[in-house]
Amino acid sequence: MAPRPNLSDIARALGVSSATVSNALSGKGRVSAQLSRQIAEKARELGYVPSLAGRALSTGRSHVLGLVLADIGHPLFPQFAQAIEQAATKAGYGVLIGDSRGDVKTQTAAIDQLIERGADGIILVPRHGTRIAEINCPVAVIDTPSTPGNTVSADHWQGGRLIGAHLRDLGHTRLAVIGLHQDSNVQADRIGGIRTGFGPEGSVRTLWIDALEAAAGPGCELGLAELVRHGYTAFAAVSDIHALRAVSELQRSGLSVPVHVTVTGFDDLHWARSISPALTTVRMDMEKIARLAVADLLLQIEPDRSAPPVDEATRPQAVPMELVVRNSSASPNENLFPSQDNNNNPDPDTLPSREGTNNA
Amino acid sequence: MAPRPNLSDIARALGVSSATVSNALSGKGRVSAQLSRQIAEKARELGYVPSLAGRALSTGRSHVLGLVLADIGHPLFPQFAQAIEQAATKAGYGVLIGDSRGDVKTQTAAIDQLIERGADGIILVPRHGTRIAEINCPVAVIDTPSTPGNTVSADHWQGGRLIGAHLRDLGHTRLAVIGLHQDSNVQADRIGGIRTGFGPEGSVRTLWIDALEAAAGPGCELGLAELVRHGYTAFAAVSDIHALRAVSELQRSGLSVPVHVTVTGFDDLHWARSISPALTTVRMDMEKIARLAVADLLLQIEPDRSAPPVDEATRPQAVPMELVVRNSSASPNENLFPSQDNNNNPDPDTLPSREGTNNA
DNA sequence: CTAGTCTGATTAAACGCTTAATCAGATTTG
DNA sequence: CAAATCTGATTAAGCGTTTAATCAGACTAG
Repeated sequence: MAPRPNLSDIARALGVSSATVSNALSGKGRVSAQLSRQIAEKARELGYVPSLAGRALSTGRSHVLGLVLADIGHPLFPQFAQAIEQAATKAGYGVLIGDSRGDVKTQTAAIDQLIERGADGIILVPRHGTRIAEINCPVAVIDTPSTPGNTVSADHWQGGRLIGAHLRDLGHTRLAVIGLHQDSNVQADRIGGIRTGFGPEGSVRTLWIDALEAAAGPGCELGLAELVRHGYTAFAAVSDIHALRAVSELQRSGLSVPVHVTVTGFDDLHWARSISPALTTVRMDMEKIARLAVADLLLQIEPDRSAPPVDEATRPQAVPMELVVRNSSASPNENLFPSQDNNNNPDPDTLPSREGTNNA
Repeated sequence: MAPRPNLSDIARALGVSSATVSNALSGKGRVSAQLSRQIAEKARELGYVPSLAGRALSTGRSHVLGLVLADIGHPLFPQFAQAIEQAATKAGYGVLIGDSRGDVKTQTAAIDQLIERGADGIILVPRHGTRIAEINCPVAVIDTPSTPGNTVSADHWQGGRLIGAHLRDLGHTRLAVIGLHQDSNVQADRIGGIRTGFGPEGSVRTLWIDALEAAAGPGCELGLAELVRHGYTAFAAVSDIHALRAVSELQRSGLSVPVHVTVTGFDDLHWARSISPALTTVRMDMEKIARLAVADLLLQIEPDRSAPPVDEATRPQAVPMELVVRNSSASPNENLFPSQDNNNNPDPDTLPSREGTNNA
């Protein structure tokens, strides 16, 4: 394969200096319109592609962003990666991935690695309870609004409120919230929101899977049927994963969702619409979050970027979540929506509100 | 923030030439052990980190690999990304992601983009039916062994055989395979394997979701209950996603899995163990695939890499898949394994074979 | 007509690293 | 003891780009 042509190749071919070529292509210096056109044409003809390495060395900017996730294995990661990649590409940046495998030390190592690789900035989705290390490079943190140092994120609290209000409006009065562990800002916000949205009249208790599993082993029963016997009619999980687990356990106990008991999730994972019953959940606006995170980073990296895509004043740190009502939630003790009305409506998501029809 | 020290900073501090420092740190030229130690120490003291940009410009290698996936949104992506990232990191390479959003043109664009960004090689997980574009840079293709140009991949055919044999051993004689569309090499291999493993005695038919949806709209019923009435006792989906859909549809029809009918999936997606019934499926060895893919790439990039991690002769193009028997499969017309034995055994995956107990 | 301004280009240095070529001095060899 | 070899370092060029400084010529202004 022929070595890629460089600036001087173009320059030589046209009998000009390479600086002129550089100026012409970047539109920076003073080059006559005529010559500029010739250069552009020659560049295309030779199949010129600028060397990012050369440019990086010269400018000190690599035009690469690092993406560090607490756990790449997280089922939400694809959405994240896709959204970030898209936003970054649009801004002319590449995305380098780093994986912290859930470990705090590894996370720092991953960040350092990305910096060494020349990342101009880092987008960090930290592990629960992780303090953001002091990094001497632009960082955008996507965690939850209540985390100090958070740059932008979904409004988990408001998402929780959505769920809580939805359940209250359906007529539930006793609610059990299912969380994984206590030291997660995201989960704390979600649960706080759920309680708030559910209102002071309702009775709410929280189950921590971690604690239960510590006692009874991983994958153990959560004792949900027992709670149902005690009058709990609704289970709000802080993640679709746990909601799925709850649904399975309840169904094994002979309880029907949503006829006997309501279950809701969080995140609208890929399969949430496919399971039976389709999961009522709450979704974040990944695209917007990614766009804002990247925009914030770019603002830090190149403060003189012509038109700041987002006005700093109006920029919301917390991106609202959206309630997605499906078939796993219904009013208690009513035989509405048995499982067969599932999946037949063309796109249930476009009608996010179903409470009215329930209470009518 | 202080500008990062470079080679000459170290050199100046020690009164030697920067070339010596370079040699000492890379262990290449001739440097006395004593000076070498001094340099290493000084480097640590100053917090020296080599500039990848400078090195890249000088050597022509960026030490970055590009990872292009047909669709980043695919639920298997996290596993891929994690495995590749790990293998690459171990070899001293970074991973730049590209997303082709399922589109062939976008895929080519994404590859070009990565090359321009200086990727030394590309790991490509192509979209079904995509012909691998002629790329003038090292590529490792992860698709399926029957694809020409495939570098390494799971042995989808063999995985299919495992499923087919499993179902036959359970005693099923009428099997419906559920695929998405015909022009996917991976699916074709999996289905071929299933048929082979199921044996010539059994009767097999294939359902194409794409075709059904083209007629009846997306998300439509697949008519599985009808097939059950015609004597089909087992459904083998080419992906856990479709298996999940099948399970839901069957359950809505009042059929119990696995009591009335058996369903199997493919890929062992994250949630496959959590749903009810836990899905019998087949899993690929991502780590090994990633390792082999990266190793192959490195061999292309730097042919003189000291000890080739994998012997070319013994290197298997097709990495065996592993059958994971869970609770969605059972012998037909036997009331074995009703749904409550789910999830109570600590780790059912460690006992991949359950046929014996069934037939006893 | 000369000094000043503008335009369109060139020169040259710099970014941080690698590496082939060179070199001085010490050591070995015939 | 002179010649060849070996050792441990230096010099200098080069990778491809950007950019400040410079410069020649054409034009404007006083």
